[in-house]
Amino acid sequence: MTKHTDLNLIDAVAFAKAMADQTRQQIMKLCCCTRLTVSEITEKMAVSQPTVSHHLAILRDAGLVTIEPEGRETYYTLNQERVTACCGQIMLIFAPEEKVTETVSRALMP
Amino acid sequence: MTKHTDLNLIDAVAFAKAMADQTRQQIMKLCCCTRLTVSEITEKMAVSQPTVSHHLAILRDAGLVTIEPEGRETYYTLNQERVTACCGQIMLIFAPEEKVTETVSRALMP
DNA sequence: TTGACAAATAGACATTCGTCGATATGATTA
DNA sequence: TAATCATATCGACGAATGTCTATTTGTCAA
Repeated sequence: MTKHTDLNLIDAVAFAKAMADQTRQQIMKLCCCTRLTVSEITEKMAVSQPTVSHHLAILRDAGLVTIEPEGRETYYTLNQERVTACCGQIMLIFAPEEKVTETVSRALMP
Repeated sequence: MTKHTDLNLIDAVAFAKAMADQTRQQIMKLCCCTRLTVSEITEKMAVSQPTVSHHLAILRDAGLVTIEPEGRETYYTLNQERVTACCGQIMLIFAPEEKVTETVSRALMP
């Protein structure tokens, strides 16, 4: 048996880990279709500013947010394209027999 | 501000938590398009049988596997439809502006 | 240049999580 | 019935995770 690491799985695991927290999903929802600073996000949440920064770093490492520093503020935006790419890959791996997966793969393939 | 819990997020968090482990994703991949017993899964993995049972219970609680007891064996199968439903919901919540999300929502809506 | 503000980092702490070996439960077979 | 096999559960342990306060870093304004 070939003993190689499954890169597809690794990506899917990293994506799932990044999304596996309610606070992070709240942050993702907040900056979904808009640009927000860390302060603005913190205002709308029930956790401290360092905690928000911590979660944003995790989302950044997973490629799930884009970052735009502007002066002393930093704007974060959810990377929707990345979300669809990861979900599409998960569907390809774990739901290859579903019709909708076929649809998605056709829509995502360039 | 309305202080209600977001049920969509809760489902999405539960799904992500269930998928946020490499061992579990390996198990999911193994029983993706086939029925496997706990023993058969354990043989193909590098962890102990109790660990496999533990992960199968987590996947079961998330609705990601179906269970068929037969005599003293138990067959597990990945629930591909559940995977697409969860991925579709995540795309609706976190990628509402992507074209592919529109496609998926149309394909998944009954 | 000094003071104020925004964000990131460090360190501490409690909780959750993944894993194991040992054991219990339940079903088949001799 | 007794022995065996398949699976689940228990209890323990170390590692990872989420949160906080305190502090640092970097930027703007008085």
